Amino acid sequence: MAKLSDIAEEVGVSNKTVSLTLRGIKCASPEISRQIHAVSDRIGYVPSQAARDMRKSHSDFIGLLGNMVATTPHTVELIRGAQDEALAWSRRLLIGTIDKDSDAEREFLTMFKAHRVSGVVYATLSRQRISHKFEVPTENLVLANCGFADGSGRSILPDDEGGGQLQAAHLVGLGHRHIGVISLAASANATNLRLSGIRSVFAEHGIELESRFMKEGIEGHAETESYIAFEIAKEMLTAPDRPTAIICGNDRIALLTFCAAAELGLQVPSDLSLVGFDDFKTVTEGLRPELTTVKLPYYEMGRLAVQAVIKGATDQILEQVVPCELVERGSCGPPKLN
Amino acid sequence: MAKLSDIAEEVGVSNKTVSLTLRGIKCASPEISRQIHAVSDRIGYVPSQAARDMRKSHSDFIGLLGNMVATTPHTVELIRGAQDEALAWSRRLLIGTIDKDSDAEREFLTMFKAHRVSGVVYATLSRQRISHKFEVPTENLVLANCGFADGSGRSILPDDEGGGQLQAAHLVGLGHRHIGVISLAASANATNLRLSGIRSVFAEHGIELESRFMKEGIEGHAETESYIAFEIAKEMLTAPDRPTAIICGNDRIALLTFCAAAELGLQVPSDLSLVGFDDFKTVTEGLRPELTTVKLPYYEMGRLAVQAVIKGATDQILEQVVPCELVERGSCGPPKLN
DNA sequence: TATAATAAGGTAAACCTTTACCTATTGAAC
DNA sequence: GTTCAATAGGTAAAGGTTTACCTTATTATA
Repeated sequence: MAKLSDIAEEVGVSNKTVSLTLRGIKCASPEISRQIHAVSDRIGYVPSQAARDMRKSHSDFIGLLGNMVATTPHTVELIRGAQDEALAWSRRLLIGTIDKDSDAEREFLTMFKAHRVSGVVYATLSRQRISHKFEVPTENLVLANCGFADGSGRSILPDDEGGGQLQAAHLVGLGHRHIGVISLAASANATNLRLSGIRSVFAEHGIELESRFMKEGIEGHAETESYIAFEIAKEMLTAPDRPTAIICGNDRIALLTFCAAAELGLQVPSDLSLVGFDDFKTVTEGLRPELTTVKLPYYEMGRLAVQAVIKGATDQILEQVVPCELVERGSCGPPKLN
Repeated sequence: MAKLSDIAEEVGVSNKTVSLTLRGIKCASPEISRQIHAVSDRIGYVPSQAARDMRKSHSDFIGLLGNMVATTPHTVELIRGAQDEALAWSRRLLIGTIDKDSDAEREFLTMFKAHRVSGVVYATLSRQRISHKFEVPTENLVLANCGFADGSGRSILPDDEGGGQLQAAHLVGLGHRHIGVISLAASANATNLRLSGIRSVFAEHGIELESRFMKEGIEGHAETESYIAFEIAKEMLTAPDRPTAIICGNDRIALLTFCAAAELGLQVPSDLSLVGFDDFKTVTEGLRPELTTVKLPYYEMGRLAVQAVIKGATDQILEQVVPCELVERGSCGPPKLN
């Protein structure tokens, strides 16, 4: 493979001149400079990253370790955000994805260390508290969508409470006063935050949240979780004095609720308004009517996590909260007047 | 950062002895060996990959360039497959994702080259023919889910024709004789292949595919594509002598068809059987009843693409076809007897 | 005109690991 | 007692880039 000294030799200058010139640092006469570029282009020279990294004793890599289930596209959003930010700072991303807390985690962290990464982003797909310690000591670590249970470390977290507020405020704004909630599993970290957001909006408008209209749509958790939202929704929608709108813990719950409504002959949004969470496009844009939802800022979290790694631990901000965004589509409307 | 010679110095041996010992090559006496490991563990030594790569003049990296839309989880499946295979061969993956054929492609390929990757996998999310040439010459290139328009190069492709056969055979096996098709856009490469699979099964059983029950569910393509399956399905399902089952070009079309059926008061599967394509879990497992579909082998394609890169261009196989798999869930049943 | 500053370039070490090629000692086989 | 082979280890170069520190020639300034 072509190397720097090949060019130096052909043009008849020193390595230094070639090195500086190719990096755009003025150093040679216009004529020499032209020749260097010409030869470089002709032989398709690309400097060896290994040699560069070695010389500098560190690399431009940032490690991205994703503990990610392969059933949602959010992973890709987060990676894209991280990548875009990394590229903007001329950094590269070293990506590892793992399924569980297996050996793979240690292996990837060791690999990151071997590459002398300047920092590591550890991302999880669902908001969680991490209690295990990393086996490989990792400096300049930023957690995305998760945080250490003891509150230490730097984290980028979505504003789940604000997201809940958005869901509730949208429905309240349309005139709904009788609203049901089918949430994520109570064990999920996001659940209480969102609920608290919903409650704060309800309280502001004097709306009561009846416990019979506030259920979990998921049973068990992590490995064993299963969706029961379909049955829950049918129950809720056949109850006397049923809600005119339902706030869902995620888009999948919304989809199941949609199915339940369809089976009961209820039209969305005229008979029932539905608001989801996640903005999982295949569902939100795949339904008819399309689903109004609150978008989780995965792209932004990826971006900010990398940014935090690059800026280093100098800033005092330990926890950065990223706002969610309401995406209005067709699944919400004013309640029918009885 | 700790280096090899730190250990050598402390134990009082040469670099060579440490290097070989840590790599598990017998070379030192048991006592020396023990000491080396002890010191290494204590200081948390991890060899510099840059120095290794430089010494060997090539890296263990394989580049994975994904031209991937961030709306499906298949990307992650493909990456996981690629990663698992890479790890099994002690290779690492250098991942880049791009949205369009932009500058990013050139940048990533240059980066791959800078890292002296041993090969590159170029993956697209929907099966396509690539006509553009890569600006950065890339040796040992394997295409996943795509192929060069001129038939050159090595490719890993899904068996779309076989997938179409699986869809059709399943419905025919259940007794359906009156089957509709809502396909992908005709411009998509997979469309004709799947259709040809469907036709071959139909022909075998003397089933006619009426053109009024064979429509595209997507209009336009790539950037401008939009789903019209909802309207198409409603039309098809309200036509006289409507089909008892519909074969869908993907799970999203199946979802829209499901919505259309629901709106018309048709129950799945008793009134209408539905088979999708992709196995997009949030849809297939999110619907009630769950969706029977044909699973695209993204994990396997990722695995095989990396395997092909590792094995090098020695084998004569230019195009490797990976079978699809029927995943039976609840959306298909025998046709109602009229 | 002498001096300082700038431009245009060179030299060689450093970054860390691996490995080809040695040396020395021990034990066994003849 | 010599020779061979194996064991345990060392030495130093190579791999490609960057950069601190020089040198020389040219131009500008006092």
